[in-house]
Amino acid sequence: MKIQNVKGSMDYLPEEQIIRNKVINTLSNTFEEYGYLPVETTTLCYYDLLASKYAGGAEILKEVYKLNDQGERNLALRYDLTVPFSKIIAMNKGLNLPFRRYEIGKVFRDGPVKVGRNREFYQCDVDVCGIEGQYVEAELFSMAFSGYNKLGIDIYIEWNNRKFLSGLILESGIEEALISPVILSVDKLAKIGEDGVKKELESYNISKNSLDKLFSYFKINISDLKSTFEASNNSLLKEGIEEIINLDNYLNGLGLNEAKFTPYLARGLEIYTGTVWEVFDKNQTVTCAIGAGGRYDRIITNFINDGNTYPAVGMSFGLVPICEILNKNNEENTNSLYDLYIVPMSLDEEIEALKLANALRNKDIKVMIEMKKRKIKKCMEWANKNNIGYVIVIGSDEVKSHEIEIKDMNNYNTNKVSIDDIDAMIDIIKK
RNA sequence: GCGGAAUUGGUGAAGUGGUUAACACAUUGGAUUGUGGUUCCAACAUGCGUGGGUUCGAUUCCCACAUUCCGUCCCA
Repeated sequence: MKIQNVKGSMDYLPEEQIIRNKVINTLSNTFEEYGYLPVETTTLCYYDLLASKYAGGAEILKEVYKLNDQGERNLALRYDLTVPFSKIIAMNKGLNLPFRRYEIGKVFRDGPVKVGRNREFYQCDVDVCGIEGQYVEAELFSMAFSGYNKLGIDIYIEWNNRKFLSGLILESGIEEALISPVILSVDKLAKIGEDGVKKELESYNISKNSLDKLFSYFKINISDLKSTFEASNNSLLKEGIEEIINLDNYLNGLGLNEAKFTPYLARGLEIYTGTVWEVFDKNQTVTCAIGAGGRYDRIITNFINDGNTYPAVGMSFGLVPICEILNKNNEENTNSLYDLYIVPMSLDEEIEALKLANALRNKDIKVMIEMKKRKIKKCMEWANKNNIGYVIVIGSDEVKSHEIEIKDMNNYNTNKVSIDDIDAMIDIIKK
């Protein structure tokens, strides 16, 4: 048996995992500042539950991992965090709406594998169920800027409205049945250009006039929306325009200038019903979207199907691209994993070293103790290799004199401190 | 999923139908017995993704499979 990972899955070793944890912590803190609470839902689900009325469509079902337990139950691994979100709302009638939750967890999809795209991966979702309108969406935009900025990533957001986009397509004279393929093509506009999109749409027999009209609409400004479509009786379009103007007012009021209205942005097919947005790295360290979100008023409603409506909106932070950016930005980052390294000279100092280490650990110093009895020279080399800032060697002399030396590994300085004076040590190490 | 390319130690890699599979970095030990990054020495793939086939002989040629990368579909 060869030892290897399953296709599309991978392990993260400490160097990487430390960054991932940092990202997860920073984002969790941000979410909680905005009133979203943590949940953890099951990865194992009944297959029927995952396959039920979810608007994710039949497409996704091809990618679901199915399995059976010993009781012959038909089970599956969750493929996103939205179905579990719907599930807990349906199962916990006592939950007060609006319900704001975030969940960072693994999901599974038996789909194509690429660099940033595995079969077992983390999603990092923040959603609220039970609030209509653009006020909460504006707050989510604020949260996105705040979260990414805390990670040291400068972002801009592209946003649009799905009612508006569908309305535009109809308004251009394209028939309703073609809305889906047109949206899919148009979503690639930034990638393949206007000519590329037109080429893709050739096979649908859409008149040149309609296409030209559609593309001219894509250049419109928010301030011209109302007047341009004044005469139209396209209710979808009108609703979309209302929502766009609404959100734009909030965004202007908040001074979020890096949120750009992008009339051709679509984001997938089945899920979204209103505002949609994508987050990008301003420095283009990675060019794909590093986060995205949107309003989906029908998924939970259809899923629960109890006659009530469950409007929902939320966004997803892309753990993989975020970590990629942080990795690239921190390439020559020499941060050490440990603040201090204590080397006991012999068996007689082992307990002393451990006591000292524990005292410092209680003050949040990360301490590593030499436990392999390596020679001092090797210990120093190891400390240098691992960028450990400070080293304390404890031998019989130190124990006898009750005084230790803290070696500063960045220069050749040493500081003498009483072995009991934890605070003095912390001053030196933390400075 | 489909199309193409790749796979040699911990890592980056060179190489060949035939006896010891270069080199570099990393790692470990030593020169240096209680103290520093340098230098020097030594060790480190009975093995070239896995399984078959051709051959006197395969890491090398052929086939299948696995994995990875690049396109494409879709998405996170």
